[in-house]
Amino acid sequence: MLQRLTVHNRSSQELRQLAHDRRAAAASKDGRFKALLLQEAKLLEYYAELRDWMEPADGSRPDRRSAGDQAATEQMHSGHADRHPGLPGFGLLASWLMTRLVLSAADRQALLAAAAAPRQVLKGECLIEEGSENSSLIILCRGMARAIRTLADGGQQIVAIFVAGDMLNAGELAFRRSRTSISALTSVISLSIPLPALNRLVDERPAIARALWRETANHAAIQQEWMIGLGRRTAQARLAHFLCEMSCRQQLFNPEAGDGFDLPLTQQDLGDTLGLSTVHVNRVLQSLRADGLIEFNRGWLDIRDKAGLFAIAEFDQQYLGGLMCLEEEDD
Amino acid sequence: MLQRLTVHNRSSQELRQLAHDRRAAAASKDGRFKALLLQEAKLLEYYAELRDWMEPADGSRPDRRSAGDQAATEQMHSGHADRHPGLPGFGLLASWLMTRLVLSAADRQALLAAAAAPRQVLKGECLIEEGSENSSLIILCRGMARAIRTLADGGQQIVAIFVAGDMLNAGELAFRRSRTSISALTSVISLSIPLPALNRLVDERPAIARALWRETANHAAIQQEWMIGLGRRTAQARLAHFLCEMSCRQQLFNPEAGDGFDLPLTQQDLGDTLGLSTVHVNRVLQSLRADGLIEFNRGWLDIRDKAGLFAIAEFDQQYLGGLMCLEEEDD
DNA sequence: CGGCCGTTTGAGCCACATCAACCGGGGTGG
DNA sequence: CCACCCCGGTTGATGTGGCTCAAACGGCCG
Repeated sequence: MLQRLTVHNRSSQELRQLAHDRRAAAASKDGRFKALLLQEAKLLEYYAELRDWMEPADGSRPDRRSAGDQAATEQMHSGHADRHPGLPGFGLLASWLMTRLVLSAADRQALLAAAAAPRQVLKGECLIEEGSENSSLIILCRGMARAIRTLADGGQQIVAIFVAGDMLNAGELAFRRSRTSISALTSVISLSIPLPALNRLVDERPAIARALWRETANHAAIQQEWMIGLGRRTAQARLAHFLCEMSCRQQLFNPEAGDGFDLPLTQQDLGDTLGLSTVHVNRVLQSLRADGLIEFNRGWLDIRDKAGLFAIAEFDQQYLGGLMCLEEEDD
Repeated sequence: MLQRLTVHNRSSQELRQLAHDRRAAAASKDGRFKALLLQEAKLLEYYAELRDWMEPADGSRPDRRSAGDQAATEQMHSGHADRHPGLPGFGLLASWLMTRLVLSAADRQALLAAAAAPRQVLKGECLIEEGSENSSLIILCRGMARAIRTLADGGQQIVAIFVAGDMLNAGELAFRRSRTSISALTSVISLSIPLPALNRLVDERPAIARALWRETANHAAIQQEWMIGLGRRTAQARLAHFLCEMSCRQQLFNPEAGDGFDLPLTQQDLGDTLGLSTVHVNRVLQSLRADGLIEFNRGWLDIRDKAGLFAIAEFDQQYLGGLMCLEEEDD
């Protein structure tokens, strides 16, 4: 906790040193305290990595490339990344910003430079409270989160699930106060960009304004698909569609991943997402399982028959990862 | 039809003259042909009005004012407007652009100057086809429209209802092709801004980029509310909520209006919006009527007990007409 | 070991869908 | 001018997908 106050003056070297100290200290402790120290170390290392990406482009990175995809995949494996095997590093996020949000190196760097220190939020804790004032844009770097609305009668509706790379509140920023509360589904690392800085960026860099617009539009497209499910699809199709969507989004961010992935949702959560009762979710899940389409156990989803699942979901992934026409690909 | 080819070179005077000619011609005809000529006249007059608003600000209009609302109401009654009593004129749209989208006079003028000639679309006809390429931003100047998605089994889901002042596809522009088809619920006048021009505007005028973002976010907020209804609200509450929303949106655009307004939706439409069957919509409608909350006949909705309706809908209008923090109201 | 959380299973019920018919008005064509 | 028809609204009967309530189960953590 203490170091959070001073951390933003440090260079990436110093940060890595601090992380190293934490790890050393952890060695002599054990139990909860050890875990805490290790977590701090991880966060510090993450921050160090971010620091490197914030510095002005040094030309050694193949930043300005027309075929975004390829550049992204290459970058991902070069230079800074992969300090934490198994956990995608910051490079993944950086390339994501470029391909999905179509930011140039300079724009991306400007965006990251405006960010405050990354924050870790533990599983189950709140990133944004319903009704709180919007004071910064929040980008999810790692982990998953959900946006929830609670009704008077105690009913809950999950209105969005966020994966790494998503902006949690690009749309909410149009309002003074947040309309949903957003909590972490896993332990999460987030980056926040204070509103004044963001406003400046939007004024000076059209690409960033476009990125925010685009992100809001993407979110709206997903919401629309959910609406259609809630309104007109049967419980089976609805659930299947949702699972397809999550699978695709996961793969969009990290193309490495196979057909199985982390889906840290309880059946309760699924019910609140799909407008179903927990009990019914259970039964539908079982029927999908029985048909050999999926396997779903303690937060890990395995898609056994992708084609089959897509079929009963009538899933068409066009609406994700929009190939867009906001850009200057014309004339 | 013929004049559409030449119309964009004409001054507002000439346009008014043309409209006058049409009316004169109409006098000697009758039946369908007369109606057609009168419609053309109306459109030409509308265009003339738009022309006036496109010209560089002449200083005589109280354009830069902090208290947006009041400026808007005043403007509405001065100068150009009110050529068509009963039908709100173009001034209403212009002021709407300023208050809701927070555009300065210069920005608004730039936006309007980029627009093509306004187009009239008849009731029931299509403004945007599902799957068509997005080639321009479309603003609804007058009338109402709905966005619809059709599923494989023939089921329909209405995913948005647009009222005057809304941008029909601010969000869709993030994708190459439109995901919904949008058709006119009433006879409609629309303004479209070609994508190349729009891209230029976004690059040069941050306020316009912000406006598009804001509009997309507003739309998303409405969608979210629908989602909650579809997922967790009872049929009564869902319908009531929808009616409240439409009432508020109507009043936001035209504060004159009372508690009754045009709602050109069939019960079929309501069903497709709310995820209910036509039959059930009918019954719920009757129960609301029986409770003295509303009156709804041939496309005209009268809210008899606003408080009561709001109550059973758990309606909170915050999410409309967002008071926003994207702006420079801070330091 | 005991409590807790998430899952599973069963029984009964209700909100809403579906099917089918009838009604009433306004536009169309003869 | 009337006969007709089509569309939207209304009504009733019947079916069902998904909800609710209740209880048991299994793994995990203290």
